Amino acid sequence: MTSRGKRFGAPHDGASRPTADKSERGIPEATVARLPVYLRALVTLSDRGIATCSSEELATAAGVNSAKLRKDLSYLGSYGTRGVGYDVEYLRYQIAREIGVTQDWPVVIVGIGNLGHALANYSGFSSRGFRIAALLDADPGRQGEVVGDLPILAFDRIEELVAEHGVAIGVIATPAPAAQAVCDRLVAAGITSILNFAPTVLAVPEGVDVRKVDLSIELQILAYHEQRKAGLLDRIDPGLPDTTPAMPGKTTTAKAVG
Amino acid sequence: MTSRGKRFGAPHDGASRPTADKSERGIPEATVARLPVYLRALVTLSDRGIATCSSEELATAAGVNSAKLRKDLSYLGSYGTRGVGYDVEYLRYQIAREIGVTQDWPVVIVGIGNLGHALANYSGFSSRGFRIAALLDADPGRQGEVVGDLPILAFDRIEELVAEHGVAIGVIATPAPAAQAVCDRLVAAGITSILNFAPTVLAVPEGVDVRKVDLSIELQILAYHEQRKAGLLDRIDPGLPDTTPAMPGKTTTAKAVG
DNA sequence: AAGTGTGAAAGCATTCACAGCG
DNA sequence: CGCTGTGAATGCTTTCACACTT
Repeated sequence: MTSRGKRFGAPHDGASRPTADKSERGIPEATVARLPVYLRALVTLSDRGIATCSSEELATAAGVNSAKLRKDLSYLGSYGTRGVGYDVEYLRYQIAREIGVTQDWPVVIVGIGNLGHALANYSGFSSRGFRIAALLDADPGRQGEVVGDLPILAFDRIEELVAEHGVAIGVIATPAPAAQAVCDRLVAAGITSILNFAPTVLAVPEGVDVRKVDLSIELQILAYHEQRKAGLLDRIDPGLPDTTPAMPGKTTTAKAVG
Repeated sequence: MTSRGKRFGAPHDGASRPTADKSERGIPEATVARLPVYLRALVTLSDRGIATCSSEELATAAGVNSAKLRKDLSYLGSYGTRGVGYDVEYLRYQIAREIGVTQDWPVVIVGIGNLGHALANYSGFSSRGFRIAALLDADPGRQGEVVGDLPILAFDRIEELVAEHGVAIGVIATPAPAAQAVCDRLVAAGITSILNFAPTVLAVPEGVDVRKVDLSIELQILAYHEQRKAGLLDRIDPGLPDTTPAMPGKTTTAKAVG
C-alpha cells in the first residue's frame, strides 16, 4: 500500500507508484509486500540450519504458492540454481539488500501510551533492520520515564533528532485526534515514511509514504467473513434472529456501530 | 486477504475466497477491506453533526477516490440519492450491518505481554463491534492479574470460554514460537477467525480465516521505498556508500538482517 | 531428473466516462 | 443541474505450463 504520489494512503491497497521506468527496477508493489515474508521464512530456515531449499519449501514456509514465489523472486534477479533450488544465506542476503535492511534504519516512536510501550519493548527491531532512535511524547508527565533502555523525550525535540540521527521513518502511536498534527510535524521535520497506528486517515504531501495498522479494521474484516459463515449455517438451520433489526428508513437515528 | 479455503494466510493478498455464486452477495475482497474505513469515516462525519455527504466528501474522509468509493458502495446496494449524496446515518447503518458489527462480537486475547496489555486496554473495541470476552495466558505467573477490568485466565480454559460465550474470533499476541500451538488449540476449541500479531505464518484448516499484523513487515516495506527515494538522490548527488558491501558469492555467511 | 525462470492466459481491481435519476 | 450507479476500458496480480539449465 504505500501511497507515494497520492495525498492519502489507502488501506492495504497495492497502489502502484509512478514507476520511473518499467525496466529500471520495477518491482510490483504486491511483490514488495511479500519480500519481508520471504526474508523471515529464510531466517527461520537458516536458524534451523537448512542451507538450501526449493521454491516449494520456501513458499510453504512463507505461506504462498511456489509459482508466486518464483515470479516474485524473478523480479530481483536469478538467484536460484535450476534443478537445485536456492541457497538460503545467499537469497536471504539478496532480499535483505533489496529491501534495504542490511543496515539498521533509525526510527522514532511518537506517543508512548500502552501501545507505544509495547512497541518500545519489542525486541525484534534490531534483528530486522531497525533501531529505535528515540521515544517521544508530548505529555510532560511521561517525559523522562525510561522504557526499554530509552528515555521518553519531549516531542518538541523531533527536528533536532531527525537532523542528528538521520531519521527517515516515524511511528505514530498517539490517540487518533493527535495523529494528524503529529504527522504534519514529522513531515516538516523531514520524515518521509510513516507507520500509523492511530485509527485515522493521514493526509501527507507527495513523496511521503504512509502505511497503517488498524486493529479494528482487521477485526471488522474478520467479522464480515465470520458473519458469512454463520449465515451459511443459518440457511441450513434457520430460526435465528436474522438481518435488519432496527434502522427502518433513511434519516433515522438507530445506533449503528462504528 | 483472509485466507478462507486456503491452508496458509498470505500477507495483504486480496485472495478471493471460493465464491459460492457471483450474483449471491459477491463483494470483492478489496472492497470488504475498505468497508471498515468508510464506516469509520462516516462515524467521524456523524460526530461532526454532518447529516449528508457526497461520494467526493466521503471519499476524501476515507482517503480514497470517489470512483472507487461509489463502485464499492454499489456492491452493497443503492443507498445514495442521485443529485444529492448519501445520508450519513443511514449509510453508516447499512455498512455496519453488511460488515456484521451492529451487535458486538466476543473476542478472546491470548498472550498478555506488552502487546496483550495494550490490546486489553484499547478502548475502541466496544464502539466498533467487539467485546473482550476473556484475556488468556499460559504463564501462571500472569494469571489472576487484572488488566483493563478483566482478570487474566489460564489458557486451558479456552474451550470452556468459547462454549460459554460463543467466541468466534481469537487474537494471538504471544511470542512467535508459541503462536502455532495456540492457534491449533483455538481452532480445536471452535474459533474460526484469528488475528495474529505474532511474526509467524500460521497454518490453519480450511474454513478458518487468519489475518496478520506485523510491525516488522510494515517497516520493511517502508524501508524499501525509503531506500528507493534515497537512491534517487544518490544519482543526483553521488559519493555516498552504495550497494553491495559484503556478501560476495553464494554459500558465504555474511550477516544479512532478517 | 529436478526445479528454476518466464512468456502467455486468466482473474481481479481500479479508473473512466457517462447514462440516468432525483 | 448535480451526483449516483455502472458498463467498458485499462492496468495489475496471480496462475499456468513448459522451455531451459544444471
